[in-house]
Amino acid sequence: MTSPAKVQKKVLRAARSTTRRTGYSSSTKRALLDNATQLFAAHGYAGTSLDEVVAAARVTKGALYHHFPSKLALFESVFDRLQEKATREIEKRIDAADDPWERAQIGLEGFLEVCREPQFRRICLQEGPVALGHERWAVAERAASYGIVKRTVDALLDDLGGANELSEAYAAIFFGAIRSSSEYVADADDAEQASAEVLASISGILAGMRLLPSLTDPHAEA
Amino acid sequence: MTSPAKVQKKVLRAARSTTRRTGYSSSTKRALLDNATQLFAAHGYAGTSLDEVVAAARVTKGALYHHFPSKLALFESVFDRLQEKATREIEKRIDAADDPWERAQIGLEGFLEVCREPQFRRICLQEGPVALGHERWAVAERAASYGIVKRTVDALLDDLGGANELSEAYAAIFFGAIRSSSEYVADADDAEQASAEVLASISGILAGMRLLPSLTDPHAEA
DNA sequence: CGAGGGAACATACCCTCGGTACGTACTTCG
DNA sequence: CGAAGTACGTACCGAGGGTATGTTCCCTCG
Repeated sequence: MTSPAKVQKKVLRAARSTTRRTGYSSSTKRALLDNATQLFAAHGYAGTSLDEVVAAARVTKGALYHHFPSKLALFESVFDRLQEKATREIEKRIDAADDPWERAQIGLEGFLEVCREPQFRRICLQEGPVALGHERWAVAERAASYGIVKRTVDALLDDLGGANELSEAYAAIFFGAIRSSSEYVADADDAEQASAEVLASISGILAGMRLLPSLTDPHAEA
Repeated sequence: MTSPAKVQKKVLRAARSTTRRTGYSSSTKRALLDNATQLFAAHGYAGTSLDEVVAAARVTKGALYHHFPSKLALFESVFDRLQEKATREIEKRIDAADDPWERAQIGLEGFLEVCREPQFRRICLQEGPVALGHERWAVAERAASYGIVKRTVDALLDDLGGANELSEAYAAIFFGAIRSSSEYVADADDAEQASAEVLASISGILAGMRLLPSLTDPHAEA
């Protein structure tokens, strides 16, 4: 019986010592998620091969496909984890204030700070919509960062009185503005200064909105 | 001589009649670009295989790789073509007006309309930054849509007097706002209404900025 | 306490797809 | 009319996502 199974046994036993299994026992999943997060953030979704991921996590594709049904599902998990963490962080800060304008200011700063984390920016804001598809991405965002922006903007419009039929549009606009701002900051040589510029600009916009006699009817301008 | 070459000849001659070559002569490149544009817009960059492209264009991979050195290069050509067309369109409209605020209004409408073309939105705004990489994408944008926004914003800030040290930040913000707005419009059930909402919102923001006593120092707010 | 059943992996293989090597027909030009 | 260049077509390779099939460990149940 020179069955390949017999031969493999030895190889297995030898390799086992260097394998992740005998170390973290069953935290394999987290190891995969952690390493995938790193690699996705560094090389993007398409630019990261599963072979790299499993190599970094010191397991094989068998392990990966035991925990995740597909590459996209792995990305989804990574995405969701980052999203949740960011949401918690921002929400915690916002809840420290009461005045809606102050909350907006704090939330803005918080969001911008989160966006400065390369992993969040790359995975949640850049790769996310393309890898997951805009549809799926929008759903996730609505429950996370975008949701926060929406609620904050609602509170602002509410404070200004008048109907808030434009609240969805305003939320979309501000979310896009912040998203784009994060790129601006990331690309800048001096991140600190760029961040301050962006903050000042959006603050300016908010200040202007506060001065508007009637937000309900913006066409009443000169 | 049962050489394979001899056998192939017949096959070739038979297949030739259904091939694109004997029809459009040498407009093969445009056929590839057109079909690639369609497919990239429909299924994204990663979701489109070159086999599909060449099949749609009724040529083979040999033809494709004769005209384009790589899949990415093909995408780049598609991207640039759409970008240039959009830039021309918007710029043409803007030049009809003189007042910077009017130009901004017109430009905004023009940009939003261009964004409503699914091909431009998908290829230039969604897939672009991921497929080309943010770096390369930013360079292209700076010469196109973003460039227009930048110049328009500069004119606005100039009109308001005061230093324009925040002009880059404002341009990034407005570009992101418009980009995000296009998604909002695309996702809406009633595109017409969504477009009007977005237009009203941004107009509101611009109107507010006009009321600001000092744009140079937005921190002077209450 | 031994059998067995499932969880947690590992291995080997398949298929799609981007890319390459090479061959072939048509044109042009000396 | 032959040689060189252009414009393709065909066959093949390797990387990478996904799958089928072991194999080992652990836990339960008789």
